[in-house]
Amino acid sequence: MRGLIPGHMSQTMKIASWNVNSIKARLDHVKAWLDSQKPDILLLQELKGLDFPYDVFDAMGYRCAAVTQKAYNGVAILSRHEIGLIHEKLPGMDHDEQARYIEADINNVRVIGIYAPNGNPVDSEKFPYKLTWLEHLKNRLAALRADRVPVVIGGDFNIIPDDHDCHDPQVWAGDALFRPESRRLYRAMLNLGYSDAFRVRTQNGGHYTFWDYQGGAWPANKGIRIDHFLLSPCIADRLQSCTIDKEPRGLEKASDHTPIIVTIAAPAKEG
DNA sequence: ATGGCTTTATGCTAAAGA
Repeated sequence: MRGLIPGHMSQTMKIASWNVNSIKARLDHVKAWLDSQKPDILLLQELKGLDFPYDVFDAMGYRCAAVTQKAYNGVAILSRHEIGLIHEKLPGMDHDEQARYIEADINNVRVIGIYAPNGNPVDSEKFPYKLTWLEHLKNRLAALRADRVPVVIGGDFNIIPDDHDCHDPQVWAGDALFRPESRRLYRAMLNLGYSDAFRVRTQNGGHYTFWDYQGGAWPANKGIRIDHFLLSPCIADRLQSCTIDKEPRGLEKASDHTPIIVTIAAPAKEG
């Protein structure tokens, strides 16, 4: 056999996602986490401001693409590989002013980072906005499937997929994150052929990515699983692991979310 | 629970989050 293709192409890709609840407030946590985990790609959500510290991450060897707005929302991609930006708005919602979507080609994989709308309270305009946004996301994922694009989509979906993905379904009944309409759209995305990477590797419940600041939710482990990675079939075949790193949630001045990490094996050699 | 924290914005309070 000829020599391996040089560089990262021949190696596992480690991709993480983290809702940091303000990149400004969490910059030291993110830097320390990058130093210890050394992901190839990190998707960030809830940047919560116009400014993005491109120079800080550049000095650490990460290229950056960020979609920001004043005070709210905001998503970014950090990558050790070149980032080929494809979209900064969710297709079909091009006039939406909220910074919730970023799509790029990285290392021959289509990488999408999302911060889906919360949707509460459900009797406000925020809930139909959430469902409309998710409907457009489903349409985008359907189009990428039709084109057989290898996709890794990660981020804060703001959806609790199943009863055992929260500490107490009765507490969350009626919440926008748990409403049947939201969960139905999540299932519809899976039914396009995408895999919930964490669920593929871990079938039992009680694994969470978010714990509320209030009410002692973290020490009581009253959490919910709302940050996800979905993988298109060819990528799912290469899935090596999907884990939740709870450690950052226990730090002082922590985000209320903690990172989720997937590792994807190199594509099979041809010939 | 009628949100008990946390963050942003230019602030002495509101809005949003999940």
